[in-house]
Amino acid sequence: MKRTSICGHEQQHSVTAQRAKERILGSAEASAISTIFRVLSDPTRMKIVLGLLEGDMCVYHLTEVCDGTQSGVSHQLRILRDNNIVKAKRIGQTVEYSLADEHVRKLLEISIEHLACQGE
Amino acid sequence: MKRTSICGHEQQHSVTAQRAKERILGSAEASAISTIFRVLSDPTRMKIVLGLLEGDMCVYHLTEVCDGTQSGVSHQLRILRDNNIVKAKRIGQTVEYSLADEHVRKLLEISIEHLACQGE
DNA sequence: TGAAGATATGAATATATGTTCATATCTTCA
DNA sequence: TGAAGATATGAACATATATTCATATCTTCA
Repeated sequence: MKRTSICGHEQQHSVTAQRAKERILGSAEASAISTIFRVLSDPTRMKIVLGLLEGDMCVYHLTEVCDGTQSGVSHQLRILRDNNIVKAKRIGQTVEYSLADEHVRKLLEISIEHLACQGE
Repeated sequence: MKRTSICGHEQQHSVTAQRAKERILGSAEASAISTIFRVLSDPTRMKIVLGLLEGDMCVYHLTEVCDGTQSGVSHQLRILRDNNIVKAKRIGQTVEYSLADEHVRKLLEISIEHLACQGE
């Protein structure tokens, strides 16, 4: 596709594209960030983190909150742990989970806001 | 799984779980939020929005920024549009894309911060 | 030590989804 | 009007992934 005709903002777009390419191409940033979003892209995992937004909980209660199976929730918790979204702390027989850091909390809050503004 | 033995925070966890269940079970919130994250969970789409973070661009330049194909990028743009992550504006033959709102920008910024803090 | 509770893991399967190829639509301009 | 540029769409295929079932690990307590 050879480009001759243009959109009237060609100059501006070219500059932007150049900047964007330098930042994005060859960098691992896009991949790393999209991974964070992929981890939070499953409804079960989202229920877990929304649940933890209310406070720390052990697996049994998280299973109730998700209306899921013990195995299913445990699998998803592993993915959340491996990606630094939640932290685990063993207390006797049970394991207490919590959100890893404030960024997770903020991501959720902003997403909720974004949803609320959809109709505008 | 009948629960008899507990973790020492049983009382607290029960209260939290109750609150979380009221908020999450039967609500469409978890599903809606996870959808936002799913849309941003693909590397190609992430390159597109990171590109648009630098400024508005038309499809041709976005294709360059992603190092992708015209068709592939167009398909992903459709998904981003359908989910209110980007906006499209036709200018003559070309279509100029931009981020839909400030929430998207914030989501990306916080994710980048989260990544930067990983090692701590 | 051994039984029971609580959580984690492995394998298998069914489903969702990104990419590609071919083609269609829409716009400009001669 | 028709040709060419720019973008969008549909179908097909290959891959990724959530869920389930069975089982393993780890902890407490009698």
